Amino acid sequence: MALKREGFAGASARTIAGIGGFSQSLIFYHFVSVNDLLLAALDRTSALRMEQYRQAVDETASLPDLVGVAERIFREDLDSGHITVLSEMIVGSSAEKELAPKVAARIEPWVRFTEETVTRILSGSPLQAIVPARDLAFAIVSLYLGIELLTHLSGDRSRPDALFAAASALTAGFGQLLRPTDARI
Amino acid sequence: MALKREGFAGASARTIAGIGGFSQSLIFYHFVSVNDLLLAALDRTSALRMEQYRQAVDETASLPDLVGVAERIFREDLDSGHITVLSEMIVGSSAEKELAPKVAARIEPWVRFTEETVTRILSGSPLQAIVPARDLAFAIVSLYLGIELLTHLSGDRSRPDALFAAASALTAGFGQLLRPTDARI
Amino acid sequence: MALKREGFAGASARTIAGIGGFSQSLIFYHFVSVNDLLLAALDRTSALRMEQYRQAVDETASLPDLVGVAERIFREDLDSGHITVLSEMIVGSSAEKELAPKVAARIEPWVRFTEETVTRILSGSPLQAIVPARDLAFAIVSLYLGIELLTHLSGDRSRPDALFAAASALTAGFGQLLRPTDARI
Amino acid sequence: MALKREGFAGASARTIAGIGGFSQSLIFYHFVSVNDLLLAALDRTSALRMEQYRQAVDETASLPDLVGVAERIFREDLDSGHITVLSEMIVGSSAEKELAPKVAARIEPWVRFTEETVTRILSGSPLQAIVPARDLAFAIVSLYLGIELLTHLSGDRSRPDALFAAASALTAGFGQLLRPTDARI
DNA sequence: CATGAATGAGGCTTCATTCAT
DNA sequence: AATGAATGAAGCCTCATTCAT
Repeated sequence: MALKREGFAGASARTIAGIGGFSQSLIFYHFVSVNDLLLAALDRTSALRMEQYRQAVDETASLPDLVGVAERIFREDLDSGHITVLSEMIVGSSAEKELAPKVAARIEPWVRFTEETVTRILSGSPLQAIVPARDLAFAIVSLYLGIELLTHLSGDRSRPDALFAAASALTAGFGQLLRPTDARI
Repeated sequence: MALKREGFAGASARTIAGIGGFSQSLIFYHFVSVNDLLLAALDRTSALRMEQYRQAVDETASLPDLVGVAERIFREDLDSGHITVLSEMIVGSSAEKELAPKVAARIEPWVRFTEETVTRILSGSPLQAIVPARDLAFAIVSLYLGIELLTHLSGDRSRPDALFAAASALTAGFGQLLRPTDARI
Repeated sequence: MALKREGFAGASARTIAGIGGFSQSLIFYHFVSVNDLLLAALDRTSALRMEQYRQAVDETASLPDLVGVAERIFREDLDSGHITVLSEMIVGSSAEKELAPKVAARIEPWVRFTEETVTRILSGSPLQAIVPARDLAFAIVSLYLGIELLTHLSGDRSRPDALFAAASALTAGFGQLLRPTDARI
Repeated sequence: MALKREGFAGASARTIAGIGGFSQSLIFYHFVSVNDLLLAALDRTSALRMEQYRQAVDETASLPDLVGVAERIFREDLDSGHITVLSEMIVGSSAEKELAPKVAARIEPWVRFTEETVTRILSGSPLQAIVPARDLAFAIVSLYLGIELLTHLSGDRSRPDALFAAASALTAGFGQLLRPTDARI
């Protein structure tokens, strides 16, 4: 397989083939189109990342823990370029309409995963009653995507760092509101 | 001037000139490059949107009000394609490195504007003490961008609708925590 | 064998193999080149068609009969795409010089067959004295090819229909000039 | 303008640009697509040929004359490649469906022109009563196309030569049937 | 016998930009 | 001040064919 480099960003058949050192035609031999190659690459990295996310998140019990894990994961994603690939395909979809539903379908698992996690962590908390896990998940994924995009753009990592720090403080401070193991019981 | 249509998205010199009904060369005559034309267009719509945002937000006194205004503005942006233009340039920046700082600079005013608004609205509230307005502003802009992107992608507006509804409920419920005019003190 | 579908027209190795459900390489394994495969397919359908033509024409005794048979055969050819294949190879030959003589050789039997038939039908008629059967045969094959091409192009079958009707009328009207069993002599 | 060479046959953007000594892009600058370039070239040569045909045919009064003119014109067409271009586009249309109606429309004038000429020449003859000029015209154009194709394929000009000779003999022999200046008047 | 993988050449088309006028 | 013409580079994709297995 040839998608080990994922070095793309301005991914074109020529560029990819150039990096990989093989003929452009090979792309169309294995994947019908460049878009399909990109989608396949997205599937690959997504599967990988999902596995890693799941492991990291499974060890998590509280909201502050979760924020900590999210911060670590965020950094890894930023470095690995995983989200870059994704966000490029999201925006690329606006040019190629037929790509949109396929990319959208590939984001869905992330929203579901986030929803499950949120449900588990907030289970029993008062917040759960006010904000549906589904909406919270959508917000979190959107936020994550937006942060990546803006951080990648400006190259300034101090902002997400500060934001995660603030989130830590917030979740620590409001802990009693969110945790189900409240003293009230 | 010819940038009244802003109909771009797959904006190329040819397309833009075609829509505007003038020669492609004119673009390079007035704006040195296509990127510069795009940046100029972004400046134009941004100035317009900023003015409208400011008016809408100025009439706002509480957080729930703000959420309502944000929802309305979000819908307008989605329809007008303003954010689409912006997000395309953000992602386009990853291909053309020299574009990145210029686009980043154009997002800055929005972060600042959001920070000012957040500062005003949260002034005196306990939340203000925990989460710096600057970080909150960055989060809000990121979130806004992410929501736009995902909504534009899936075409499903029910999700942001639900999210704004949840935000309304949340801000209403936690109102006393956020409002500075707290009698308890 | 796999050339039962002859569904080609934009026949490429990939397409043919795709339709047949086998590997592209098989084509080059069995037939040295795509052109040879095409020629082989042409041979196959030609042999089939020739047999059918022969049977249909053998039952024919007069020129009006022959016109009727020709009309039926024409419709079948148009529907089956047999002539389409042939005409594509004829034109394809102009791009690949080495193909030309091979295709030309495959048209020869049709001219000969037509010549034999014409000779038989016109035998003894005054027309035979004026127009050599060989030339008439060439004209008929050319005409047939041209009609197929134009009809296939426009998709309008009313024209060949009208033409065959006119040919019927003509052969009926001039019957006595063409029939050898003319008592007047 | 750049279509003076018409040197194409296996006409591709690369080939054409190569022959013309200019960039491929120029083709798409002036003509939207290769097909359009081909259609434009066809229009050009067709207009030229039509003019020449018209002049040659206008001087013609009888059917034998017409056959003579047709023979001369046929040779010129064969040499100039005009019909080659046309026939290639006819067959090319079977691969690109959207091309078909455009090519068909460009053949129409030839059928009409032939019909007019046939009508004029046969006016008052008994043949006119039996075979509609329209059908005869369609047959003549088809025949002409077929002959060109087969002659171009085999490279053997003796066949069309013999055919035209036979046609001369036929029209001379059956002259009294076809000429309106019949003794009956 | 058969095939999956690979490829160079070529196909059409769009792009941002330059340049002469 | 403006533009029509031109272009090199790049984009995606298909083709007939080869080759190792």
